[in-house]
Amino acid sequence: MEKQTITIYDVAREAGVSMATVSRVVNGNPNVKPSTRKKVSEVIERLDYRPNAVARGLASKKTTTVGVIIPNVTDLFYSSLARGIDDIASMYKYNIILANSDENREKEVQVLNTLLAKQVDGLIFMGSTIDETILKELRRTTTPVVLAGTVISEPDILSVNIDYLAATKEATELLLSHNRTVAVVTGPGEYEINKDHIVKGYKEALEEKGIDFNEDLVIQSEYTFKDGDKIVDLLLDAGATAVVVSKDEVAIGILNALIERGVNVPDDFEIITSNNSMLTQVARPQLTSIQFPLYDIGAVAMRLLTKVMNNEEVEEPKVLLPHKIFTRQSTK
Amino acid sequence: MEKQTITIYDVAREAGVSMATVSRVVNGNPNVKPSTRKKVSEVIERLDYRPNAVARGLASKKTTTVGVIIPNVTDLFYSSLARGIDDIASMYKYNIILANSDENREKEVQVLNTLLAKQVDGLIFMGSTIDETILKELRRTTTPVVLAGTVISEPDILSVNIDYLAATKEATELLLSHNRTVAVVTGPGEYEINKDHIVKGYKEALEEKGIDFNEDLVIQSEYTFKDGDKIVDLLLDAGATAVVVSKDEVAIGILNALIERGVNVPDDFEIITSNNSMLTQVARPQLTSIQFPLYDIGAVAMRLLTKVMNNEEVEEPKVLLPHKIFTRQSTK
DNA sequence: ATGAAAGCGCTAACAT
DNA sequence: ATGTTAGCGCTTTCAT
Repeated sequence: MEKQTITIYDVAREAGVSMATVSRVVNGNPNVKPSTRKKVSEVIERLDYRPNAVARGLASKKTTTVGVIIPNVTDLFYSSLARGIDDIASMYKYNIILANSDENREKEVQVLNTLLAKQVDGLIFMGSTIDETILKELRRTTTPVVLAGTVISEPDILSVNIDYLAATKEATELLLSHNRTVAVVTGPGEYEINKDHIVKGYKEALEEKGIDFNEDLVIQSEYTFKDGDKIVDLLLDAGATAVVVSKDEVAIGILNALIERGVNVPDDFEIITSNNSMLTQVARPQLTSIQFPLYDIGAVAMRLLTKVMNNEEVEEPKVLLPHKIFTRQSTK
Repeated sequence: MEKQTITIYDVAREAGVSMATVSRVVNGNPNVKPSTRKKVSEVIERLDYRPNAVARGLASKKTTTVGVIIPNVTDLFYSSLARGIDDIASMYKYNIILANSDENREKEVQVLNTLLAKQVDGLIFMGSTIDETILKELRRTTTPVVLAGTVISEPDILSVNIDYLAATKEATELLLSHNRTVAVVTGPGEYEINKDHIVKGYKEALEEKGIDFNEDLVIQSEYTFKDGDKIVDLLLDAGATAVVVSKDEVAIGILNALIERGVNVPDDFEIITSNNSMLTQVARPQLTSIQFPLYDIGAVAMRLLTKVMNNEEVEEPKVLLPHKIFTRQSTK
């Protein structure tokens, strides 16, 4: 059985006009006499003609699809960005090809190449950092690229992100207002985001208060709630009475471990976490949290991308979105 | 500035062969003399030639991309399926175009049509149910379709799902072993899944125990943890001492409300929830939960789709995946 | 084993 | 306002 496709040519023949005219009405070109537009539209309706986007893409060199490289759709942080991206994309009539990378450098490069082979009109890259190899690949292509939620200092690359430094600093300041010894829990790995943003924000807050920096108060976590026990050991050993945590899962692990040891939160120990996910409201006591506008990062990144794809002027290559702090029960 | 694309023709000229031969080496066709294959490969490398997937798609009528309609990427249930889909898809060299539908009928139809216009080789549809309109659209196209995580009775449509009935029945039985009055909390709306699967499984368990069905023990929720208080009122009024809940968020809302009222879980009240998400481990007491193999639903659905796309034989149009129950602290 | 040539379904000048 | 005609970059017979 062969799929008998109806082409623009069939419509043209049936309507007694040329392909060009059909193409014009399909694309809403104003240069068509209303009566012939009507006639063609009827034939299109009758034959149930659907334009073939692939042919259109080949002829016009525009596919109206953008590639999205995401570490893991299952991670709420990134899926929130993805949702923002898709909403704006469909608003501008684009579709997204989504590809999981697991933040694995090889996969990232491989996926990038198949996306480019598919002639996407633009590309959004997500991931906690970006590696020199991919950067090189990105610079090589003429396809517009925007990074979303990816910390990067290169000035020539468009990106939309959160001001981790400012947020961490503010949270730290808040805790320092009734604690002398405040700790910070960062993510895993040697990423720029940890030391150049989170730890730096933490340090700046200390400095302004004239408090010496103590390395033991900076703890790296693997980003899972199972780390709670271990981290609480370190926290308590270092004499901390408050902590800024960069992931909700970890914060809740810490909270649970604290409660099990009979430490009262917030009276004896204060916690500020960072994702404002449902976990913060489900916890008892509920967790005070920084809120990052995740959806907006995606939305703004996609909006930026549409501008570049349209050769519109882009004022600022680096967009930093503002955060908020939601005060709940884990702080005094 | 024009993007100077290198085509198969450039490679052919440089290598002193025909386009056909280049096409053959690109596609791994064995009918090429090793020496010419080598020569062509070198030119490809040197010119940094990348096949244009759009042109290839037009010529071959295969795009190696599949459309995925998802209610909301931000919903862990569906993003888990999506991850399974993408992993298997990329294993078979497919990419996925992901489109959020919000389970909105109009969006679903609209998205379906743009996906078909983009000539996807196959389609995976997700959503708690499927409506007659879309069903009609799906039947009209010759593009293979598989439903994932969507409850549907039509026998001619391929689908991969969970056996909600069996799972609910088993959970209910477990609770009935030390409770006389067991309730069940379903999802919102008049969906087939609620009454034909969850409630039915619940009823079957009751019947086998010879217990009369009491409508007050079936509670509909909006699927948010904020419902907890309201539901606990109903639960306690109806005299229930145990409940099977079909969403973790709701279960945790119930748990928190119970604790606030001084009801001991599990001594005075038992809970079994259904998604085995991180929430179940983060809660105190930790929640006993049914586990559905979400990733596998996606993976199996995509695998099924590859078979259909390859015109391979499909034994069983409806695949039901097995569940497990993880016993934790919210049951005796 | 290799080449020639005809499309795939559409867009985009260019003509009229 | 409408039609003609080249392509877009590749696959795929069909020859050789």
